[in-house]
Amino acid sequence: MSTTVEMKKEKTTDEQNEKYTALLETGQKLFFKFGTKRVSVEEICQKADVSKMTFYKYFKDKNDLTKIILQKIFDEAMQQYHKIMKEKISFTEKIEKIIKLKLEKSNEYGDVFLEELLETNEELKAFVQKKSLEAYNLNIDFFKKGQKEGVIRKNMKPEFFMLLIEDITEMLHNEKLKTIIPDVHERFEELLNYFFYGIANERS
Amino acid sequence: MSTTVEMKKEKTTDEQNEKYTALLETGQKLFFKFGTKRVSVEEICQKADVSKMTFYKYFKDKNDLTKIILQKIFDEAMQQYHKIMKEKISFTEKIEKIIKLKLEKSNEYGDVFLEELLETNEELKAFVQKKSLEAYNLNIDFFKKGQKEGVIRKNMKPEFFMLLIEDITEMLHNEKLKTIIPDVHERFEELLNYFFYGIANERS
DNA sequence: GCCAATTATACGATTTATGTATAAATTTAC
DNA sequence: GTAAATTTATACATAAATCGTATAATTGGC
Repeated sequence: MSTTVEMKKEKTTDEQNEKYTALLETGQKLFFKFGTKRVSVEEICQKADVSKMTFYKYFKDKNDLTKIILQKIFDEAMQQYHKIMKEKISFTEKIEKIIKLKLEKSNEYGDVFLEELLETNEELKAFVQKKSLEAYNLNIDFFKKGQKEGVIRKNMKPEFFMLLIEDITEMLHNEKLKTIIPDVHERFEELLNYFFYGIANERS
Repeated sequence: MSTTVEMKKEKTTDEQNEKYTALLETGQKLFFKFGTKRVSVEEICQKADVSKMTFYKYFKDKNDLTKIILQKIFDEAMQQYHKIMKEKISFTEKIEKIIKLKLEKSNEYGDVFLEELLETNEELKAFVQKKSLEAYNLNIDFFKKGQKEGVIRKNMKPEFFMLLIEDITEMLHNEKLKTIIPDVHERFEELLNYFFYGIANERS
């Protein structure tokens, strides 16, 4: 029997290391702003106030750092997603929150990061696609649950639903709409209203 | 006598050339987004759908393009400035418009462009500083005119006035203020009101 | 076909980025 | 304080990107 319990104190993982997190954070900041291609390891080190040697101690190379950042992003998003799903609110409110989450994220990351990622590295490309698929399937499940609960009409295709969510997300940043409804929140409410009920007058 | 009038049709200057403007525009777009350092001549050419050779036909090098873009920016701003000054509106309205102009510009350009410019090339640095000084002096003149017209109090220093305008510009993007007054326009009105009249109650 | 403008390609030269080795400096624990 | 561990500074060989130009091929208008 293995009663020889190893009572080592919690291994000081990289995550708790000051230099490590500095590199991760400045790396993320720069990548979001400029994309990975345009940022060098040395620049990250300089701005993180960490020497290049320590960088290569914690990360195999720039690619490795990128992957870790990506993983972190996806993990956080997933966590927030599941948190919303567990909340005791109506399905409609969940959709609202999830779209809001999506919007937050897409603002936070800037487009540059994910865009450029797909046209550079094959490994990362695969990684992102895998994760995107996971998210996609999650949303499909969500959609089906909505149908089961009777909030979404049965004759609607999941793919169409997904497309609509994408569209709403983009519409919020549409320049023409911005001039029509300048305030972000109001714009969002209008779009959401349209998304749920279309243009028809209130149903009796 | 020189009645041999040369009736050449208006020389097709570079400005009217399709390729030239394509390079200028995509160059500007990329520079604003990433700064000059992070953008290569080849990238500009690719995205402008122009060959590298044609680039070097119109521009000596990347620096040359940058200078031309900068010149264009300053010229446009100056033009708009003088246009406002000529308008038959009150001095107060002029200040309002000029601050608005300043804000528009600083949004348009993104910070990256001008920032990185100052830490790379000496020639461009000098250029920007020269132009900035011109703009500064223009604003000082404007300020003095305001004092003469009795809109700005006499005991105020021009440097302080300039600093305040800078501050207002920055405040508009202040994150905390954004949560207090989310709407841009409303935020602007509040700041402008504060700028002109302080926090005091209406004067009788 | 001719002309002008543009492009594709290739190239050497230069600059920048990468990843590692080494020794010095700093921090941490004892 | 001192020893050990961590981090840094520096230098370096290598690889990759960028630059600016030369040349020949291509395009589009007349």
